[in-house]
Amino acid sequence: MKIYDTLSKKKAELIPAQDKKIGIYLCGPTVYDYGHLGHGRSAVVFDLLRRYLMFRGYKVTFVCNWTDIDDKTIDRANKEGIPVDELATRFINIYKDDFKKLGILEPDFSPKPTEHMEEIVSFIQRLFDKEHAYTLDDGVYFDIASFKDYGRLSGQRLDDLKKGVRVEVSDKKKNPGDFALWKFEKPGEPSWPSPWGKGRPGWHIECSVMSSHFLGESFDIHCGGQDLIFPHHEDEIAQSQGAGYRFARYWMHNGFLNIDNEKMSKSLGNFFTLRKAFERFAPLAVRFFLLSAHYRAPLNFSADTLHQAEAALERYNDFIQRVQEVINSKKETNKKISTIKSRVEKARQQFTEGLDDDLNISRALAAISELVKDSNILLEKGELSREGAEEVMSFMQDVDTVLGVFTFEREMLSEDIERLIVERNQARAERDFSKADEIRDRLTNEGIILEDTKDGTRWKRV
RNA sequence: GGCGGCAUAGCCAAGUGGUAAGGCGACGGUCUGCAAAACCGUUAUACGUCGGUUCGAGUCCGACUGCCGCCUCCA
Repeated sequence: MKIYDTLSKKKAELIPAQDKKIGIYLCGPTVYDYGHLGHGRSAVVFDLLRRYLMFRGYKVTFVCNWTDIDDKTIDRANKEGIPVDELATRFINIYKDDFKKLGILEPDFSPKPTEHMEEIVSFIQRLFDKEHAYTLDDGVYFDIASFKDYGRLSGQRLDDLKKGVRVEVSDKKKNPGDFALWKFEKPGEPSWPSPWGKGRPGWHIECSVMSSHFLGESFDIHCGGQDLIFPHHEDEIAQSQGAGYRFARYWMHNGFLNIDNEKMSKSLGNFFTLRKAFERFAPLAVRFFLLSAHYRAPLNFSADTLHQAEAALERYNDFIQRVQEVINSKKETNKKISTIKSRVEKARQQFTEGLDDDLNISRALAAISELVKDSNILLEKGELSREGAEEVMSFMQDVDTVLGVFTFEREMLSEDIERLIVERNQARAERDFSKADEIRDRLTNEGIILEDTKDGTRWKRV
């Protein structure tokens, strides 16, 4: 499999440090507010990566943190007059719930910086020992000039950074790009002890510490949103490599979710929370939407693009239902020789080739679409045998271990509704179409769509 | 100002130098009591613009235009 590595700026063959074992660290959200579709995209896209690697037979260890202590969680907690940890716990639970609805597999580890304080402190001590850290009156800082590779990930040069950064009057930092490792306690803020004084960690240090804690001093893939490349990931590299670790071997970054072609973000105020999205669209349709564009490309959110995703997904689910009907059918299976088995193999190959190429989802989905179309033709002619249907179904199930968007289990209808369907079919048999249409309209209003086929009436919920 | 990305039909979107996948939508048709679903057909002489390399370019090179992102918290 090839992936695009932000550090080398090219597609590279993914070669794990240990055969068939892959460690992934994803920078998770700061938990001070509801998650929006942009957070959803990052989570979904790297869930796809994880699931695909598992599909390819790798043993994946997936770590995704919650940032539970920083300026934003503190501000928000103060505003609400509650302790920071209470606020964080509340939003972690909300995120977990949203992510579950999106079909995101739970990470193997979901660490929080507040639970790794001793390690954070000793990591900073190590940076002092290696002469990368210095103390000012408000905290401990990393000296970026002491790390020769600073700027390599983001393509920023130290000189340019100096020009770009607005220097605050009272700033005593050696270099404007120097960043806080440890911030000394201010009134009303939670704090932890350290050799330099009570305080709390800077933002970047947590990821350096927790990734190495769970995955080791060198691990395979570090992921996150493109906005984290600078300064967050640049600073993580400086800390971890400054501490003498090899750190991440590959870097992957997802593109933004846009709204009206602008980045969706809290600071711009144009965000759409996941909760709000779920009120209008089924969570799995939202997942499919977030999945349907290449992970590095910008993805524009609109009612239209989401409806397109919804319609495409519905076509797959309808198809799965029809295939299931053939499998369940008591009728004599058609003995006609079908080439469906080799057709499924071709689709499987195209699906894999697509995703092997830096998660080219469009090619993978095209492979499924083409198989669906070819199978529909056989279904139409009644030439899909039960064995053929089972082949197709197992393909759909396999690809869904990666995509996680299809619906295989059907809910049961209430007896009332079932009785209405029987009643309507009686009316149809008696050619009382006005009564039949009346019942159909009534069910449509309840969200049940009926489809009449040769073998009876099929229903689905919208 | 520095760094980076993107420009393919009404919309979303793939595309390894050899002549434009797939999906959504629309229109026409088959099927249906009517629908729905499915299928068939139509829907880009054309890939932001202008040059160049080549037998041949959406695909490589250069210039230009437009949009977006990072450089400050942000997935």
